[in-house]
Amino acid sequence: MAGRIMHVDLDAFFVEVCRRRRPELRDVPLLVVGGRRDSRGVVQSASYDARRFGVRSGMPIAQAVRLCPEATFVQGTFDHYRQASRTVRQVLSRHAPTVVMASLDEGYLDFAGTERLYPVSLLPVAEAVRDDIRRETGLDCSIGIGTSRMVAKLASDFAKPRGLCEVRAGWEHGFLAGLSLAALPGIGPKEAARLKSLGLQEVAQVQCLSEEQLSRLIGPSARLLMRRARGMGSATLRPDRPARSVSRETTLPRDSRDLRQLEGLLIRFVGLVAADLRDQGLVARTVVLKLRHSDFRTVTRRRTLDCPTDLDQELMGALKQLLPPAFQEAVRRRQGIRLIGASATGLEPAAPLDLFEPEARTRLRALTRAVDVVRDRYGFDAVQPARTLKSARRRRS
DNA sequence: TCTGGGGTCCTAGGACCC
DNA sequence: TCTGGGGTCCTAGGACCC
Repeated sequence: MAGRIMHVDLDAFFVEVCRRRRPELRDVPLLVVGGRRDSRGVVQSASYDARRFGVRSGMPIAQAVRLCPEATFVQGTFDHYRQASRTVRQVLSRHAPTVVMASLDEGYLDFAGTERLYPVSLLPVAEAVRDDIRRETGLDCSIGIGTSRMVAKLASDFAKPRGLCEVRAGWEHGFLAGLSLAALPGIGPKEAARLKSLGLQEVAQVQCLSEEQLSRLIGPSARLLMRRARGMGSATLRPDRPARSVSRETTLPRDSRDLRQLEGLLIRFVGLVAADLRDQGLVARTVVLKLRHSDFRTVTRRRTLDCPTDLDQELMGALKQLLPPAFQEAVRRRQGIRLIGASATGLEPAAPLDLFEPEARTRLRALTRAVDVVRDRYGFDAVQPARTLKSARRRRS
């Protein structure tokens, strides 16, 4: 039995959410979301009018400014995106038994088992989904329908913007034949360039080869590419799994050579990461420090703990040992620090209660709970370690 | 020209154990 | 003195996605 998957993709999501929230942007055709003109960021999303100037998501803001100087540049609000995304998810859940959000602005619906309800086509359902989303959020979307996740996704790409596209069982081969290999999910710039250097650019070329021929040409990745080119892929949706990692990172407005400033930032990030872990009922076995040097070289240093934890102090303890040597490495290379981040990985569910826990740790846990209560009420920054307070005051003066 | 922030998954080498 | 093979865990880096 072929799968029946629908992929719903919001059009210019970040731009349109900003428009709904800020009426003064409603009639600004050239709108770029991601950061102000002088920011060190990249474009998150550009209005369709701005895209005509060549502005694309992922492009440095500075480059977008040069391509489209007339555009208005704004920094969006993550919370607004999250709220809009939640509403969309609710709409989707009314139409299909299984819904999986792949990110804030796209979701998959699984219609397995609805063959009697919709024997031939899912297009009428797609129309209803599109209308409901439009009515309840004011946002437009594109919808693809296919026998696997991948085909549904490619169909919605094909339908953009504001379109519907259904690829029925048996049509996959023909639909995919018209695409370039770079359009396939999982084929990024590197792999696309490698394939091109071997003479492969179109899906149709791969479809003509046997797996053995392809394998001789491109090596061990042949099997996967062959499956993709034929539209084979997971035909059912796995429900959302718990997070595999939690992280916070930032690119500094200016490169830093100040170890104490970096440590202050790290303390704040660890606080946010640990709060996330507690919120999700998880503990982390491993912490990772991430630094990016001025020349964009990125290094990570990690440490696995004896005992998994969700406590700021225990995570920070490990990071405090990792930071100085990693910082010195940058100094030796005569580089400043451009980006710093902390992440927790090796996650597992928090154990309910440890009767043999050392008393000091029990006290730490109680203190942490008290801090969480205050922060729930007054915001994360209502409670701050003295270290970060001091550096905040220094920054202000 | 200057490259975000949140993730996932994969690879490869080394330590260690049996 | 020279030396196996498999499994697991850990670390570091990188490709990729939105």
